[in-house]
This record gives sequence, C-alpha cells and structure tokens, in this order.
Amino acid sequence: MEWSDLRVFLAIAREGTLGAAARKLGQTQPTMGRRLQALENAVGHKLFQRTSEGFVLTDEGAAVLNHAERIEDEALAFQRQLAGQERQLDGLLRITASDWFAEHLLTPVIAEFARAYPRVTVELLTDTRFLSLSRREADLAFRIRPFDEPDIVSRKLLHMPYGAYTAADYPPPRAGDGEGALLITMDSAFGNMPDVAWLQRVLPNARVAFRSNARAVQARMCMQGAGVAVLPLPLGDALAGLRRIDLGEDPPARETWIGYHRDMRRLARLRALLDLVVARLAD
Amino acid sequence: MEWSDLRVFLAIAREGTLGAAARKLGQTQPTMGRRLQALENAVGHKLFQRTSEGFVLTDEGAAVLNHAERIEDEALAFQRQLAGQERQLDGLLRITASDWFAEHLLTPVIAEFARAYPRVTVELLTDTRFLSLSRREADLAFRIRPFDEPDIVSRKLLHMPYGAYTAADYPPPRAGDGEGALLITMDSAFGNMPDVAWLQRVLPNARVAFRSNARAVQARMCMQGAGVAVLPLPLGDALAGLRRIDLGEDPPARETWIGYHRDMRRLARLRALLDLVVARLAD
DNA sequence: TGGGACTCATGCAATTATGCATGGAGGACG
DNA sequence: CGTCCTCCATGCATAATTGCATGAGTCCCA
Repeated sequence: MEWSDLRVFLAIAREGTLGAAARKLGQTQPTMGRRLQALENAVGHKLFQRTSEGFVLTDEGAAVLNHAERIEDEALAFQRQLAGQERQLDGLLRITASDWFAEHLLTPVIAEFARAYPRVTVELLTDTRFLSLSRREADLAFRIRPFDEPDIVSRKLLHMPYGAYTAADYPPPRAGDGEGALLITMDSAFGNMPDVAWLQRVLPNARVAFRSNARAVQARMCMQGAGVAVLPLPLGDALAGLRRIDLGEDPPARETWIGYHRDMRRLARLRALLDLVVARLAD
Repeated sequence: MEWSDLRVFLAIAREGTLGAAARKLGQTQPTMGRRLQALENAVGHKLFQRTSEGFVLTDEGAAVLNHAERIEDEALAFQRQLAGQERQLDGLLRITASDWFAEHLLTPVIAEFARAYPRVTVELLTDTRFLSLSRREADLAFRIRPFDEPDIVSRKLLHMPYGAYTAADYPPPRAGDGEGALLITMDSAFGNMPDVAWLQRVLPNARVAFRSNARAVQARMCMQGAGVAVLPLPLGDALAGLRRIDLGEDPPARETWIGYHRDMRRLARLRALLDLVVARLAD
C-alpha cells in the first residue's frame, strides 16, 4: 500500500468526484482514478461505491476514514514543525484578516515589513471563511473572537471602536426612530452581529436596504448615499465622502485577536512580523 | 511532500543505511537516496546527517520522527481494520510460535487446517524474538506469557508440563548432587528461566555444557548424549532416543498463551484456525 | 429533443522514477 | 599495505506513471 494513495482517498472522500479531488491535489482525473484503484487493490476492498451522485464511501471505506484523517493530521504536523524551526528571514508568510482590516490597517504595516525584510514574501488573504492555522492555510490570523482551536497561540491585539456613518449629503436620521432611513448591514449569513442589532435598536423604523459580507463594500455603498452603515472608525474616517453621525450612543466596539499555531512560535519571520504588528497596532 | 516518502524516512532512521532500508522496503539503495532527497527538498530541511557511521537523524529529523511513527501506526491500523473485515476463507495467515511448539504441536493441527481450507496460505514463523501483532508481522502468536500489549486479545491455551531428559545410555545423575553430569540449558540471553534455575537447584554440582535458544536443538543434543535437558513432555516423549529421568521432583510447568490483534477478531480464516487450535490443543 | 456541462474510462505519448552497473571513499583485517 | 567488504553517488537504459485527448454516459434546461 502506498501511503500517498491515502491522500487521494481522502480527497475523493471529501470532494465526491475524481475531477474535484484532482484539482485539489493538483493532479488529473485519470490519475486519481488509477491511484484509487491501486489502493483498493492493495487493501483488497472497494472503498467507494460508484453512484450517479459521484463516489460515496462504502462501509469499509467509512470505517477507515478516521485513520486516513489522523494520518493527514500527523503529516501536517510533520511539515508544520519543520517549518516552525526555520530561522532565516526569507520564505513565505500567509496572513488572513477581514477585508477592511487588511486594507486599512495591515497594508501600511506590511509595507513597512516588506521594506525591512525584502526576502520574505507576504500573502495577505481576505477570505470570509476562517482559514485554518492547523492546516497552514495561513500562518497568522486576525479575528474578532478569541481562538478556541487547540494548539493555537492567541492574544488580544487591540480594541476597535465603531461608529455610524452616512454620506456627507445624506439626511441625518433621528435617533430612536429612523423612519425613512435606509440601513446597510452585514450579510445575513453572519447571523446577528452586535452592531446590526444595535442599528436596528436605535433606528427601529429604518429599513435594511443593502447587505454585504465586506465592510469595505458597505463603506463604498454608504459613500454612494445608500444609507446608514456601522463601520470601524479607521475605515469610516479614512473615506472622505463619509460623515460620522451621532445617534445618542456609540455602537458596540469589538476586540481584535491575533493567532498563530504553536509550532510556528519560533519561526523567525513570523516573530518579526508579529513584533512589528504589535508595535504599530496594539493599544 | 509525498506521504510515501515518510516510509522511506522511517526505514532509514531505523536501519541507519540506505542499503538496509532499501532491503526492508523491497527497493534499491539509489531509490532510497533519491526519495530521501526529495523529502528533504520538500520540507526544506536536512533530516539526516551523513556520517561515516551511516545516516543519523539531525535535530530536525529527530523532532519529527514521532509524527512519522504515528503515521505508520495509523497506516497499519488502516490495513488491519480492512483485513479484519475479510469474509472469504482465503488469503494469508501468519503464525508465530517457539520452534518445538511449532514443530511438535502445531504442525499436525495446521496440516488438518490446510486440508479443510486449502485456499488459505499459512506461514508459520519460529522466531525467537517476539513478532509484533500490532505491526501484523504475525496474525496469531503462541507465547509462554500473557500478552501485555494493548489491543491484543489473549487467552490461556494449555498447561505445559516439563520433564528432565537424558540420552537412553547416559548415566543417570543423582538428585541433589549431579557431580559429573552436564547440563543443556536455554541461551543465556533468555536470562534465568525457571526451568534452568530448577535444574541448577536439583543438580547443584553439575556443569552447564551447552546452551541454545532452541528447545529442539537442546533435545537433539540431549539425544547425542551431551547431558541433561529440561524439555516439554510432548517434545521429549516424541524423540525415541530420549529417556525421562526422575530427579525427585518435576521441573516447573509453564502455561501457553495465544494472542491476536483485536482488529482481527472477525477475520474468518483466523477464527477458523483458532477454533481448530483450541479444539485440538486446549486442555 | 438537442445542446451544454458535467461525470468517469481508456488509448497513447511524454515525462518521470526505478533498477542495474559502475566508481570512489572509508574501515576492518591479515 | 594490499585486499575485501561496506557504504553512497551517478550515468544510463528500461519500466512505470502521468497527462492529454477522446469517447461514452448522465443530468439539466431551453
């Protein structure tokens, strides 16, 4: 049995089709089919049932899926641990943060970092889903909640105040009412975020006109006069066409947390970036 | 990183040289060198130091050895679990037992089994070291001690009486003395086995003339008139040239235990053999 | 009912990895 | 000090694997 074929097995189990699994592993569909066949021959069992809905695990396949997953965990840990021992200040750093945070707060810091350490390549990903630090989809993550995953080192970076904004020429809504005003909020997929609840409380009669999962997009819509948005102050104050309005009370603030995997503690380039981020952004 | 290369890494770490690792994996020395190089390139670290005494792990290599070993465990469990679900009565069964036990007690039982299940290939290994059930070096093991490994199902099979033997024309030693008599005992590597201690107690003035790790060899030497040996009764009584002698008390008897891996419980061919072994040998 | 977007299987060519053979380097031993 | 044995590195021919291209089947939708 080839251990590498277990990777193919996992990919097919997760993706459901040979083609998707191939894309995930950077190989081709015929190869996936043949590697799977080789694995099944080696262990003497059909691991998948070929159905019209793709490849679904047989009982035998499902029974051994856990083993394959643990193998993957160990293989990732193997690589992570070696990566964490790198001492030289070059290589790749992957960072993930929310769109506006990356755009308005991180870019200047990272630009400074890039000047200081020109041999380090920085990848800054603004993905709405949480990238996994364990799988090394990212080396460093900024989030609005503490990290509850095991083996993740996390610390509070800063306190982020929010404010309500409109376009400069937008008629200011009346606090406690908001009749006629339009609201710009987070995507409904995010559930009820505290600032959305706050907005609907202080402007109960206003109507939600636009949603987006990106604060930066909300800010731009707000500049276009589409309504009232709750934005982090660094974002709202940075855009010239926006006016901060007073609705009697401030929207709830949020904390920003920073996290990285324990195995990466001693990664020199990560520590260098971390030091700079804390020096420039921590309050 | 190729997961299969981790197997190469493990083999080199254990064997110390490329050639030995290659023999273990059934490949060739150049391949091992190249696969290791590929792995080191993939993870960006030298995992071994090339010394005059062979390949020794670097700090980085030693740090990730545990991960590779856990991967191996899971890969073995993966295969074991699938093997345990086999239903048809063919395939391979590996059995390990001591030399004389295999020769005198197991061969008739296994011959009967082979007649009943002609499509099952039986491998009977008489290795003095304990083969590992977990690594599937053997599917079924007979030992003189209970099994203390985790996940091993073990049960007592039978009570094995021992007796003292000499060649038929050998002058019978006097119990409690033994002056002039020669002793045949277990290999010194086995430490003090109870029958060796017994022999030296009832014949304190006798001298150890020959040692072997194999009871069958001891028995043959005894037949040649080389001295007094303590042998299991089924072995001693089976050899025509041997005479059982009375030294006032019987040597200590031993138990025989049988063990197999929990994952193999439902392996039909193993169960079939187990049933037959118990029916023919258990007391 | 036909076209498009999927799926997987298979023949074929090019790439890649493998094993064999050889050479050089380092001990062990007479 | 030569001989022998073992080790690893490397060139080269062969074998194995891969990717591409294609075909057949399925599903969905106009």
